[in-house]
Amino acid sequence: MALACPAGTKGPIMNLFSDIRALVIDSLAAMQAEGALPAGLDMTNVAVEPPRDAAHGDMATNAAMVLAKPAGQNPRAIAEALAAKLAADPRIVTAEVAGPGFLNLRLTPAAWQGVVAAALAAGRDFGRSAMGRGVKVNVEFVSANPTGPMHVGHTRGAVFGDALAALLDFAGHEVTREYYINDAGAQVDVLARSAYERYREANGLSPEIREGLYPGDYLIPVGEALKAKYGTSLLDRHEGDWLAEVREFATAEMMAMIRADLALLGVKMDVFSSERAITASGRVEEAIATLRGMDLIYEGMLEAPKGKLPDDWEEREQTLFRSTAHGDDVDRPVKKSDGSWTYFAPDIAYHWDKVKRGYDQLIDILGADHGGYVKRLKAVVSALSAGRVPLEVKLIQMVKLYKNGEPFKMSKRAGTFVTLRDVVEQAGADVTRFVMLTRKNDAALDFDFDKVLEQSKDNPVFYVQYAHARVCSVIRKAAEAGIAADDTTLARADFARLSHEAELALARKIAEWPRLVEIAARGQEPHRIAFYLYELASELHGLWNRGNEETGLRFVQDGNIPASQAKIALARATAVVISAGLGILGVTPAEEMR
RNA sequence: GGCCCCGUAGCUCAGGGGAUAGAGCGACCGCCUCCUAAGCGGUAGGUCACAGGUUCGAAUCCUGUCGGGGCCGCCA
Repeated sequence: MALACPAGTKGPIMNLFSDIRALVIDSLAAMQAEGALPAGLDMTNVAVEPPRDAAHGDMATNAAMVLAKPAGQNPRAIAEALAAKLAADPRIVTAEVAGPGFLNLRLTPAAWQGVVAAALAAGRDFGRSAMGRGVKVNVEFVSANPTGPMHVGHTRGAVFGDALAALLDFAGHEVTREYYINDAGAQVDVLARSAYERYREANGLSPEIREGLYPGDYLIPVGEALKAKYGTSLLDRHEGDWLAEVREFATAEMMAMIRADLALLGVKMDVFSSERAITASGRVEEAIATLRGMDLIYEGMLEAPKGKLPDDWEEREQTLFRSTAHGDDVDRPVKKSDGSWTYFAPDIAYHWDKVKRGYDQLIDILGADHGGYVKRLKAVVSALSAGRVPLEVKLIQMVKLYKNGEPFKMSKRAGTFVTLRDVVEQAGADVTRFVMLTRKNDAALDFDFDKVLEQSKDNPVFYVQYAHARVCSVIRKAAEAGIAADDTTLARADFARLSHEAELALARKIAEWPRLVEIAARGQEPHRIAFYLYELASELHGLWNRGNEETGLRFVQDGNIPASQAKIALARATAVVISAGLGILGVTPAEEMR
């Protein structure tokens, strides 16, 4: 008696691990109904996972150990009873109790062959999850100041944010990618003054790049563009006459440059929000007034920070946000001594704006140097959403550059400013993205120019792309041998022929993909995708090489079309998962390596 | 002084309550008349910084210590 529809399976996009977990939970519920287990047990910690050691089986559950104490029973006794129930399922071959109460399961080859079929049927959608269905998430990232080109640090944030957004999308969330343009602070006035000097230069005058101005060459074309637009009409005028116009012009030029940089990396934003637009519309005052209405804004004194005191510290009364009411360590000023807003004030308005746009979750991706800023941002969102919207801040740790094995200091002044464009033009977007995503966001990243530029086997991206290219090569060979190997044909292959242990091992790895997507999305950890792809590629390379010795394991079987198609289907399913995974990382799957 | 991140093999790093802790690089030994050797198999290499605590069970959670990095009103 076959199960009409095994629990947890939704159409072709299956997750065998959650299916078997559902079976375990059902079996435990049956035991409760029979009185073998007490009612009302908390099952949330019951897990079904691949065991660390493959010798233990295909899957393992900790159910008996988790439930032993609340049920007041011996874990091994629970495991024995559960094993008897599970063994009745047609997908389960053996269920053995081991160690302190683990239950090790072995599944039928048909179960694993079914995964290959499901992967081919779903294509690149295999592994898509409904986990985030109905959840609107805003991912704000990059948000580099519009005062110059993006550098390597921005690059890591851009790549991480883009991949995280893609991952959440794959896990079913409704995702918005957003860039916050800091086009209202003092830094854009500095930009305007710097551009003005380049404008003077374009008009044949010698520029005065004073201390504190931006000296970069990238402003020279901006100066020329200003000359083209304004001729000599802005020369010898007071700053007040040209500042606003030049600021707007230069900011727009910088944003065009940043958009071009992002395009180079393959990053596309859905929304650009302007700090100036928010400020000009009076929303800062509105936000502060709202907080004041909640008694979260007050006039008061801050204690001097302990330890190293700023030279010009003086205690004085100022306008403060009571962020301590929402988890911060101290209250935070929203006004400077001259009465103008601090940087924080427009950020309050901006985050309120995001809350009002109806997101269920906000994610900010910031550089690690903004670590001291996290608690106050969370406090703002907590206060202005009445605790409804969680804000997650992902801090991106430093990128440490190495060249010739030596640490490489970046300095605008010394002209050793390494831009995103430098990196991408030399290493390529694929390598840059993969390397930067093969590390979790909260660990510092060593970026070794030699290794990245070398494009050698040290680069895991090539290893993964090579696996994909090998599959493409097999399919080309099959076509030459007159074997139909299009996806439609492969989807109807005789999967029961995939009976060799080495082939089933690859199918098991493919089966982990939907589970891994959910784990990575839940933890907001795109690096897990990169590591998984590496492991999956390794399985494929291993199987490939076994084909050298055991010709029966080669994908193309001379004179045996059904066998070839089954084996090619396995290879193709692997490639489909690699392609989907690389798609999340924003890396191109290679058709061939040249 | 306070806050955040990190400390796992010689090096670079995964794993973040579960069984005998993993991978790459480097070292050593093997594998191309055979679908791309940019690949594969194997050997060697560990006090999971340290000390307490919680737990049936801790590299993983909690507290503290040490070491490295980042940050701490009037920059953004």
